Amino acid sequence: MIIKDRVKELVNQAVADTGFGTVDFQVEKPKSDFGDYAVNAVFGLAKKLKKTPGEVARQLAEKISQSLPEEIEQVEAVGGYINFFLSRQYLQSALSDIASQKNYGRSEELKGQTVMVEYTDPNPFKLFHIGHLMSNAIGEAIARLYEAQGAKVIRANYQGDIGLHVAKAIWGTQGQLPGESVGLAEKVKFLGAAYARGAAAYENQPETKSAIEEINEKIFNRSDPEVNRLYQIGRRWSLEYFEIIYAKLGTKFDRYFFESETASDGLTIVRQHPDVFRESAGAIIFPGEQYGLHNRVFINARGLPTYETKELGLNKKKFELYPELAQSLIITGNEINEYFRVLLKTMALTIPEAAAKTRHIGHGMLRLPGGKLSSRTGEVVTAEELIEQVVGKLREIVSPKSGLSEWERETTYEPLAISAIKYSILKQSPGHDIIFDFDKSLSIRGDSGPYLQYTYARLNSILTKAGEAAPSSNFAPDQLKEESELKLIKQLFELPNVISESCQKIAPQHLVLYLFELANLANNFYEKIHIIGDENTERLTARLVLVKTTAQMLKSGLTLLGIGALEKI
RNA sequence: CUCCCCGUAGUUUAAUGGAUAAAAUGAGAGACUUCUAAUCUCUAGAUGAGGGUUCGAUUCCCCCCGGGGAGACCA
Repeated sequence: MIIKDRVKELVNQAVADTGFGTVDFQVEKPKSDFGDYAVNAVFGLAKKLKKTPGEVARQLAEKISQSLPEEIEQVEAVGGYINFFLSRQYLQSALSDIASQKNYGRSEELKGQTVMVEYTDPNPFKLFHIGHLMSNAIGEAIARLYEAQGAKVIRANYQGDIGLHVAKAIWGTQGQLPGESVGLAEKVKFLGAAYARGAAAYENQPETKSAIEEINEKIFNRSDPEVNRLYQIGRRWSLEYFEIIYAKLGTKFDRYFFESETASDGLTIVRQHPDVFRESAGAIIFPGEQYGLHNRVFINARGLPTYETKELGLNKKKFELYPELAQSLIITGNEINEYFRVLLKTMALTIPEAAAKTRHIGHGMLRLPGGKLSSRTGEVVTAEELIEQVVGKLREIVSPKSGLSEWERETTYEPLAISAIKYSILKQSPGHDIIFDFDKSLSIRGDSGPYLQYTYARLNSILTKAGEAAPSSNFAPDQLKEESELKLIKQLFELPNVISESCQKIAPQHLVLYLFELANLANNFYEKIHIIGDENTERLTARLVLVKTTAQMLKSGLTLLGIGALEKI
């Protein structure tokens, strides 16, 4: 924020005043107690001036110290670094600022931009598994980070409602579907099992393989009434079921795309570019090998478009519907990273305007210690099963002091479990795989979703029990002098930087780490300082403001991650 | 065979080329007559191997070893 620029200015001034010329450098936030801000300008300078870094740092620090602004208390040269310490007065007044701003942390950096984020992308007839959960958690967080920077975000979901996987599932039903009276979860389970049956048969039985391919053709042409019937019912069940999950996860999509509606556009693009695609063994392929990639089939020998072609159609459609798009992000599992490299190349050759603004982000896969999870073998963990597992773990660590009734407590388990799952997905960099182990991986203590929720609930509890509302202005911030209080303020102060950085780098893990540290400082403050009952009412009020502000920032940070903060747990 | 990604405490993960590599968990020791102990405090513990670039490398380059993904009619 502004203070960082101020530091930069001070250093630039000192460099000029000392006759060192100019230098490029960055203002960093050091890890430990070296200072509140640090500057590494001297390394480049030292080389140029043929002096030791320590010498240069000392001279500059001395120069800067001669006229310190009131925000800075002290400047120190250590090794090749110049470290800046913020003054207590400055921090205290910063709290007044933060407390009075309702949207502290958000910015207008991307105002006027429209960004599409495509994520989740489950396939009808198949299970909604934990991989979709990852895509959803990461995509939702990215969408919200963009919104926090002022962008308009269009949440898109691309669902594969035609294609070979659907044919496999329909074959797997053997013409039998559960009755309408059966619960939705059961129906969807049935479809998932049918898919697994079909997929296995496709691989192992040559005669079934061609039967399934025939069904695929019938789905595409809508030529067979019985296939149409099974298709319509199964598709509806899946989509209804997905809606329930999206609601639980806190996602609301603005636009749904289906493979069935992108196929014809895709086919047109392929046929219009004989220079890009060519015939090979009865199919139309893209000769990726010419570009150092690999070859891919776009139209199979039966004349049907593959996923590749539909994806071309999709990306064209996106820009037709939303010509104002400045960026189009696609979040999927990293197993199709290579596939996307090829696809983006074909886009660049056929729809270059769209290609230039499209970016694929491959997130890591959830793996079992043994290997990859596969829905083809039916060996998957569904999103619902995972949530249930975590709920079971949460039941074991309930606090008797929460003040919630049995029934209220019961209703908090599911959102709490979802927060644990989302948190553990978002706390690591998106490209990384998660080795998933029910017993170990999903933490509900320590660095975890419930930890933040617990911290938030505790802070709220103080505010409730204090009986009087904390003001957002007109309090005495100079009452806050304890180390645990000042550290907390420093952390609050950093929120806008962290949000902006997380968005720019598409790295939600920075925000997660920040929030964990914030909660840690808040708990430390909570343990060290007893707030309620303080006879010094000015101090009491100031502390309540600090508690309230911390709680608000915790909540708004969680919200940005797509995690709903629970008032009481 | 080719192309991509990844190797960090026992385990799961952090770290725009910068200081003493940061946490959690597990292990050990302590803290509730007071605002929710789902917490807090302290101790021990890591960059796969070898070269190179650099004032400085977990980060960039090369090679080796190990793991994963993709590679023609699936997504």
